Amino acid sequence: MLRKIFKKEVLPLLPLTPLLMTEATPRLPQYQFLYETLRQQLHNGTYEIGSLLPSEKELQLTYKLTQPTIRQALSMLAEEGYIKKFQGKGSVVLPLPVGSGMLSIEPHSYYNCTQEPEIKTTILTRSISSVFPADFCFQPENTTASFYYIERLRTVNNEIIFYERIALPTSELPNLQRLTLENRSLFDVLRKRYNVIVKGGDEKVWAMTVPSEIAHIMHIPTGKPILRLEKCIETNRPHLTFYSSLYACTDKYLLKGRF
Amino acid sequence: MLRKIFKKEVLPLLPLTPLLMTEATPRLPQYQFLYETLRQQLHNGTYEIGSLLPSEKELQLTYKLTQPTIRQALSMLAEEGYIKKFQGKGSVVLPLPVGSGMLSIEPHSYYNCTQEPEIKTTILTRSISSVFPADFCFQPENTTASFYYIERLRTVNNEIIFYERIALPTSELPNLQRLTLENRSLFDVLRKRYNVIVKGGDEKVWAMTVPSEIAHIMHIPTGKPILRLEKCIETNRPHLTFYSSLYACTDKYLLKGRF
DNA sequence: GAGTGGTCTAGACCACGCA
DNA sequence: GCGTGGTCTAGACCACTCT
Repeated sequence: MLRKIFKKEVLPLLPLTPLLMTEATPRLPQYQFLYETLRQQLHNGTYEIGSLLPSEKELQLTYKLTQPTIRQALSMLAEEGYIKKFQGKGSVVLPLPVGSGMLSIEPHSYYNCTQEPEIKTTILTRSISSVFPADFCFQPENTTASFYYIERLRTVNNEIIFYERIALPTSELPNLQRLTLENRSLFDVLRKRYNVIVKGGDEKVWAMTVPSEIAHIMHIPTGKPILRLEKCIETNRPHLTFYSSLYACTDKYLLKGRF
Repeated sequence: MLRKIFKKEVLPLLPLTPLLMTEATPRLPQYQFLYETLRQQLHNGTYEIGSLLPSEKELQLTYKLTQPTIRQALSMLAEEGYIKKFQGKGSVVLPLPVGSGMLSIEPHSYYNCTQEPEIKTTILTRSISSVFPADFCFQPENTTASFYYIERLRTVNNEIIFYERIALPTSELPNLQRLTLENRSLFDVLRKRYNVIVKGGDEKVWAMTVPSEIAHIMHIPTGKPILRLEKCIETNRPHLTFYSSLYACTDKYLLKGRF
């Protein structure tokens, strides 16, 4: 009966992040907590771009965690392009990946990128439906479930760049309907309000001539080439997978990502 | 002086993979060896699609490795879409990700995919140059180095789908010039001959109207929408990063990937 | 309840970059 | 030679699925 005397005493680390602790919020793993903490610091500009993050050793001492736990958090940051690790040197802080979550945008190189682009989001429709959109590339296994269905436009410097439709299962996200989504990253909302983090997913992409309905919605001339991007997005919750179908006008801004 | 008596005796695991053991081939980590082994088995059809991989416990016993090591190998397989892990259940074997390395193709859903597409690769040009192609999106930091430069066409069922240009630093890949690359995945060559594995990278993508030179090379009508995909690909060797610039005709086959 | 994957500790050795 | 990240062991507890 002499097990685990140490852990609960030494580590009141967890509840630091401001969370909406609703029913059945899963316990946040330490590596994820550290990830969130560092991520926030990186967004705050706590570390200068090009400088070194505190070493794994320092982080171990600061947060009273062991190397593998630290490493897991740092790996996540490295995967997402926040830092780049160099053996024998340290973790270099990279410029913030701009844009919205998994997907970011960048002006074509021949546009002089004088300043940060201003990104706005407008919600066109929001509803709850038990019929999953038939034209989505990825289809859920459980077709009887009900879904939040969101249709939105994103503008960059007041030009329409994205038309996106998203479907999220209602079962795992109580009260999502009540939250404000205008001008907010959906991923931020999921992370901050529900502790849901995106783990990865599948995507399909192709080029096509813009269909006339879409040209009308996005205010672009018919006949233009446009990018179509379909995603199936998996999260840290086994039953929470959601779907996105995107049209992107890539005349001025291209899509950027890591793999 | 009683350290590490056990390790070298118990584990003659490493040199099983058929390797070109040239000068300075780095030692293959155990997790990577296990990854290669399982990956090969998955390609061989050793495990049925939908069935469960041996549990982590079994793998520990079979390969005499500990859980974190096993987990790292399985995570890599999961990331690449070979398996999907389920807590409390096991790792389900998924259908092989078709195609060429990081990027695979799939017929549009309205084409009935009766059989496996036949993929062929034709090398158009191969050279060594110290001038890096100026129109690549990503540019190397060290511009004085020399590069292998490969230009290739890929066909699916005898239709030209990809026109790709690749630049690889010569310094880390001795004798690459001598190897056959026709109808082989470049990633396979790198993995099998040099122990180089792709760790990840950055990519940029946009839709455009096919330029006339490209239309000519790919034998497609001018004016068609086409996909442009640029990549900067990082490997397990810190100084080995290579670059790809791809035009993809996505009329019949779309691009598929994981993130 | 048995078995599976998910998280974590404590400590070791190795390979690399830099002064 | 020192500090950094990279690999690995040995063993623990937890959360989940299945029966």
